[in-house]
Amino acid sequence: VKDVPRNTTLKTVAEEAGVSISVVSKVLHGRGKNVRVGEETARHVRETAARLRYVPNGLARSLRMSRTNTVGLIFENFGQISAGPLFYVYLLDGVAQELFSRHFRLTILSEVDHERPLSSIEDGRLDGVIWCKLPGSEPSLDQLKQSSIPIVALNAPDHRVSLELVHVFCDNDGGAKLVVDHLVDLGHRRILFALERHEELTPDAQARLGGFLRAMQNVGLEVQADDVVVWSRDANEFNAWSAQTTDHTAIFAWNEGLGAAILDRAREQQIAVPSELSVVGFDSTRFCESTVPRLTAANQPIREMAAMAAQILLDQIEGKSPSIQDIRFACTLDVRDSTGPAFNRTQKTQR
Amino acid sequence: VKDVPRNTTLKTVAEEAGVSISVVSKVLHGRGKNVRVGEETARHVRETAARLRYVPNGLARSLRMSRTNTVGLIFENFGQISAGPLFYVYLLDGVAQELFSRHFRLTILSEVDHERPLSSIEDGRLDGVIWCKLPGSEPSLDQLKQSSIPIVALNAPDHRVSLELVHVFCDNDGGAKLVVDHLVDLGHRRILFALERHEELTPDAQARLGGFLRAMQNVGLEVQADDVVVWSRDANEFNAWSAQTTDHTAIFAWNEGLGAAILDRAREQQIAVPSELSVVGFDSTRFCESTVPRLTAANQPIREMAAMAAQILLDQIEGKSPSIQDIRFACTLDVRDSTGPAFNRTQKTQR
DNA sequence: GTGAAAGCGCTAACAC
DNA sequence: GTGTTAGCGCTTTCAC
Repeated sequence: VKDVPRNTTLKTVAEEAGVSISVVSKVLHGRGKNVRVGEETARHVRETAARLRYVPNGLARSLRMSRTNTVGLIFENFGQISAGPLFYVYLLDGVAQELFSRHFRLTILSEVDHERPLSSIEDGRLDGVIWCKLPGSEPSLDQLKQSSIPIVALNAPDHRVSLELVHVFCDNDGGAKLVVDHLVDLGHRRILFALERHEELTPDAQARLGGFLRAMQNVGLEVQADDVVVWSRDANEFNAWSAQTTDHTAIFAWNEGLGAAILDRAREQQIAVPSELSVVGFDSTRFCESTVPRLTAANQPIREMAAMAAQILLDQIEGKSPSIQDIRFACTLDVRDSTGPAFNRTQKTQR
Repeated sequence: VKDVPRNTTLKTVAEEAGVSISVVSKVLHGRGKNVRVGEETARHVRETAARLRYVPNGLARSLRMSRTNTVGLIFENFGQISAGPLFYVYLLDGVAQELFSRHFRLTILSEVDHERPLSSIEDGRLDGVIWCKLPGSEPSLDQLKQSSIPIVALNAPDHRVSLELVHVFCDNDGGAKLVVDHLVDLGHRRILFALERHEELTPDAQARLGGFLRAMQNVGLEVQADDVVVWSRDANEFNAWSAQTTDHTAIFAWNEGLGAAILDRAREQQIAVPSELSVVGFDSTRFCESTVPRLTAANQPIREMAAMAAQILLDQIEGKSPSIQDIRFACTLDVRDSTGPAFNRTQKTQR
């Protein structure tokens, strides 16, 4: 007993115009060569449709055509996007830019069933998916390869999985090398690499750690066990760490957020950056301009990377896939105010 | 002749399990009391479904149930989100937070046909819509009131439309008053109000201008014609403006983005803020912490507002609408480093 | 308990 | 040129 005035459908228009449903369909959305419809009829149909404020039902159409013109962005913990660093905002922007310019809609998925990832993806509502931070340790990754819609991963490829899934990522190795070389040039010899709890196993974090290790080796510096730590997001562990005697003169944080947190903690402890301690981050969005002091960081062109991921995905969806496999973007180094000459150890112990 | 291995559907599962489609449907998604299915059968069906990796088709289901569990966020010019102030990021965050916690999906619409707004909205793919910056001057606003799905506007209500559409907004008037009173307390008497080109007619901009005028009147200060300007996003007009002799000692920018741009231009012109000129903005996200100097601004709790808008919308969608009409949030003032005592005019002319 | 069948709104192949 | 029809995959009433 619902007297909700049913939306006007093709049928309504057809009846009102005194023609068949299929004619209306052809007139309104007809493509191809079999749209032979009388000039007169067509006008009349269009008129009635407009008068009735006819809006085609996208669900029905998509169901029929198996095409939704919607791309999903898998973005777990999206709810935090405004809190920390700007990295994910840039990423979102890049994806959106490309999608919208090609008239696709963007749906954000903030949760996936990691046991059965396809259940969130293959339900027909998406034409393709961009996955940020695709976990490399996923036990269910094989399933993804069998997805019926294309998937593009926007993070470093994990050697455990990699192939068969397109990855767009940055040269973490190169970026880490830029950082290490920069610090070494400044006279630093003992550098702490800081990972972030809950993120320490993500492919990019691991890749940066690997890059750090290789870069250190490359310049002939030995890395010891206590040169790598896993701290919480707000770097609370910094206090205890800085209290103990250590000859580290610089910290390389895995991303800009952690780098900024370290700057905050250092300030609280009245440790001057960069004169007493140098700090470097990774990503280098505008966020690094707002820290005190401004954070030196390796830059990955995430906006362009995200746009590229979207572009590859759309091309695949539209069938004109140039069979791109993986794409690696180069990193650069943005030197700001948080790095300086290595602090002389003798002075430091005086503190 | 497509040998694409059709997704497994209810039918597939039914055949494989040797039961009817409707039984499978009931077992897998059955709600209500008429789900009487044999214990044994149920287990068997569930088993086969799992084995076949069955994923229900969301489109078909939505089409049938007229329910998509997806909310649209109308957000024109989304592509710029990472560029300017953080206001829109906070907004997005607030909406997302509420939506995701209630297991709704978020679809971003970056373009609407302003002639026929409903065509983007009523196509069945959305259960409801949050509209940021709903233009009050929209000629087609009447149409919106006839929408078959609920709409919540996330901006100041325009007197030309207002009612019949739920609005969530901040007390622009009160915010403007806080700003003016703050400046007047500091001794400022002549204040410039700066609008932004292309945004000057948005309801919030107008409301702030109105608030500014009233607040000035309230403290007995006269506002002259050249006290209100419309500048471009990067405030290029500042240079010409500051070159001419004026006795303005403070600028009230309509939002944080323009406020920041003004700070940049002032710095270029070597005009010291706040000693020679005070600048205030509006919105007051973390963005204001990153300007030089840090920007004093009226704060609107946009994240909470956005979450509230989403909450109201979802309640409406789920039919438990407590018939809320409009909601106005209070503003506060975040005094930072861009405001100071009024600059003495005599000194200024010496510059 | 289980199954047949109608129908959500649309498209496209095929008759006429 | 126009109309009929068969689905797309699902839910739900109603027989049995």
